Amino acid sequence: MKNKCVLPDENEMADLAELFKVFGDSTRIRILFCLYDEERSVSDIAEALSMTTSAVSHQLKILKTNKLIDSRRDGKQIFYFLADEHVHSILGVGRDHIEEK
Amino acid sequence: MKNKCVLPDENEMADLAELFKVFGDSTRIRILFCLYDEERSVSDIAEALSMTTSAVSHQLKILKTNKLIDSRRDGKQIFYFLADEHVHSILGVGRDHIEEK
DNA sequence: TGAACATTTGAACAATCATTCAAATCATAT
DNA sequence: ATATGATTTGAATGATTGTTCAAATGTTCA
Repeated sequence: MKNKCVLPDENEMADLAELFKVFGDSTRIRILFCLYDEERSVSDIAEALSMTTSAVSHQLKILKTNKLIDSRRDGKQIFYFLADEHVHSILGVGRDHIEEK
Repeated sequence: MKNKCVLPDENEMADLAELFKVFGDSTRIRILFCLYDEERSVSDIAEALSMTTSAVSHQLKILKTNKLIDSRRDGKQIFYFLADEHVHSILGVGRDHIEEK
């Protein structure tokens, strides 16, 4: 009978999908957890994750573009860190879902 | 100096990425919001989202495989609904992040 | 200025994925 | 059994995307 969903704004849903898409890659998830407690330079991340700095840099750019991380320069190095508490929250609620199955 | 990240288990991070990957598509997000308050049949969803039942069915399968939704049969129709509160939570925390920017 | 280190960039390749289309199930009722 | 409606399935196509590689940019120090 009733076949009309009360949906949020289409743009909001599109933005939401884009946000989760950023979290939907294991490399980016590993980078985020690498930055969970403290800031790190690109080469530090690359070494910790056994990846090239190039590959890490590409993903860092995506994370920064989407406001999940921010950065500061210190000499030759650039340190990255999680942007805000929302990132911790999203990672946390995701873990909850996985562990309870 | 210290270049070792304290990372969660690799499998857990991979699962987490897979979970967010499911949320990382606008069609699946729209379906989830369509099921936010009440269960719906495949053709209902298709009509509400202006999609073919085939395309919807393909995405419903992905959502169900990943335990985000569940279903029950009633005659010829199959009704789908959100699996548990975690889905609501994940959608909610995602919206919070978007709105505050 | 020039060398050395850290990071970024762009193009190319391979892999992944959502939609379409046609055909196949599944359930109900005649 | 057969017809109809509801849903699923599989292959094919087009688009998106993560990594690699080489080259470029940025920063510091001698």
